Amino acid sequence: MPLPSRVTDLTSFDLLLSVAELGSIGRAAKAHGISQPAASARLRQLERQVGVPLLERATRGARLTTAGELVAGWALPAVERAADLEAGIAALRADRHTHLRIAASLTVAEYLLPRWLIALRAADPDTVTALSSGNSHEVAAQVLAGDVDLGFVEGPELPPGLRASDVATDELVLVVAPGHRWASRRRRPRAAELAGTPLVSREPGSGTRQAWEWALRACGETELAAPLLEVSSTTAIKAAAIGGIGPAVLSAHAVVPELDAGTLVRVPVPDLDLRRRLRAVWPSGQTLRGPAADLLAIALRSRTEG
Amino acid sequence: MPLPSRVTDLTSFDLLLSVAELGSIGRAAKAHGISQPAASARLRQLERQVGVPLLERATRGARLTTAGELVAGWALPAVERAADLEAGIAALRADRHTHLRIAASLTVAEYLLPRWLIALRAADPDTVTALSSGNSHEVAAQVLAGDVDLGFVEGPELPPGLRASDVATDELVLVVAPGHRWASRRRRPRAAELAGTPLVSREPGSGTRQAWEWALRACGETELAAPLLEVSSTTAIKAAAIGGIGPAVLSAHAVVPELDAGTLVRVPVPDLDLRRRLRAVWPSGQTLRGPAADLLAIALRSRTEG
DNA sequence: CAAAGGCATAACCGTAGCCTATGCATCCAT
DNA sequence: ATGGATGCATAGGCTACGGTTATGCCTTTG
Repeated sequence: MPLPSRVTDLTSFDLLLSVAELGSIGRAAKAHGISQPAASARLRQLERQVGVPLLERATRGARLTTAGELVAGWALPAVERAADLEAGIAALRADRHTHLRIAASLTVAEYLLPRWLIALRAADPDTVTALSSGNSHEVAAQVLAGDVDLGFVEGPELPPGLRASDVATDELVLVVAPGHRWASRRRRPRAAELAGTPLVSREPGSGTRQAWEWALRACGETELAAPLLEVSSTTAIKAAAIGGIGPAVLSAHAVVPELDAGTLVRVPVPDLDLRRRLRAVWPSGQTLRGPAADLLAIALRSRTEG
Repeated sequence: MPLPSRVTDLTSFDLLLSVAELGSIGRAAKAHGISQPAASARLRQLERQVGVPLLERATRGARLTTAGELVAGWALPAVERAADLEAGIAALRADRHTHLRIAASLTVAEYLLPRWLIALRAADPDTVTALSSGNSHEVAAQVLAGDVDLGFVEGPELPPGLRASDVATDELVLVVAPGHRWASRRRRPRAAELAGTPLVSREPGSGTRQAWEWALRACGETELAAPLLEVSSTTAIKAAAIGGIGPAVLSAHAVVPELDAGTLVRVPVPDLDLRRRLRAVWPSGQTLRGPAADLLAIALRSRTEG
């Protein structure tokens, strides 16, 4: 289901947010590096598309109307997530002139790292960060080899030679579409049924899938059903689960919006321990310095909030 | 700080997500209503901008690379929030041919309603919803007058003639920039100090501001300091607080991303009860039917998740 | 071995969005 | 009062981006 074109271009909404913050169209235009007429035209067109006045133009500036408040409130999360996306891409892109090299497992890279990088840029504006992603073993190997300054891994194992510090907790959750039988309290599955039910799943080798299978084995289930559908990306798994293809297992971080909206329902599985520690790792010999130390501090600081 | 242009246009990222879901560039193109060459060109350009291959083109379709996975993972939340924005705008825009009329206080309209509307559209695709926003008194009046079918209010008061049902809990939180003295555990303020400290605040009459002042008065504080800065929008308050202008009070929903990132720090205020019930209201005479009943069911369903 | 499915390239075209220049209204200071 | 400053709107002209159709090449499949 593609996004309607009305909201694919966030520029006008970003501009609206700047007007809210700065109090005038002209100042917002300057902040965005465009001319005042261009900003004025964009905002006018935005109002036409929304069908409701968003700004009160006074002679001394412009303020948001009530509708403008609402639109700005809805636009802000979209812009913030786009900023996360930008931070991630910047870290993928960075190749040369890099001051900080990090490696992260998929869960950390996807859900935690972008905002840490934004916070890092606020602290050290000139630091360029390069990110490589892989499974926890690969990350640990890169740290040990000195290819990266700091790594983030999931899971309990840790090769010798590394120091570690907990930065977050991840939890796998079993989710189904609202109509599924497991969605009702009465029909919650136990470990044996889970092991015997085909799920929508990632490829073998994916950290999430491994963790799920380990948790079932730790529970005494050795016969695991083959996946119902193997797809390449978290995105596709969510789409399949929402579409009612079948149950899926995903990181709790991945499904927060769907649980909020009720498009997916979480199925508690008290039999299984699905929690995982997410940890920062670095060579045990050395003390972290510079941007690496700052990033670790940021990660630890955000930990205290959760 | 405007968004870099690389991520202002979500079209290409949305297309990437469709490729992840559908397995081929051509099918993704069709889903978006554009030609296959157009999609191919967009994705190629996206790869150029990111600087890393995102897709493995096979003769039988296309799959995401590891980097593509990451980008898709970062892009999905942005696209989802844009979908929320779209749902909100659609509800603001709807004027004629409307089947369901609702009114909501700002907090509900901003943070909860868009996803409910998306879920409602999944349930009743043909329903057109019109939203009006106001403070809780206005919402209640509109429901009583029959101007809307369903309302959402915050706060404890409820005029006679309305039935109500809890759909969520809101909580105000006091936040400061990480460097502020209150950020450290040792220096947390008590009610008296809070009452005497100027805050970054919304105009008088805003529900958030009223609730904060009531909570302080309930605590025996009658002398409240004048605001440090009065700004018109939540956006501007967040920007001011992050910039270190001063402490601010906001809905917990509003600052989740900032707390996650560590750009704002929550200051616990055990003295004050800052929780508020968010409730759906409708005329006590009648039983809800049709889309209004569906929307209430969706709101109640999402309540069980939090 | 033919056919089909899927991606890339080429050539053409329409329009959306930007800029500069200018006008008009309002507020403020002298 | 009045001139200056501030801020938004309008007009005209230009560029460039993104779309379409047509076509070619490669690989898998029956």
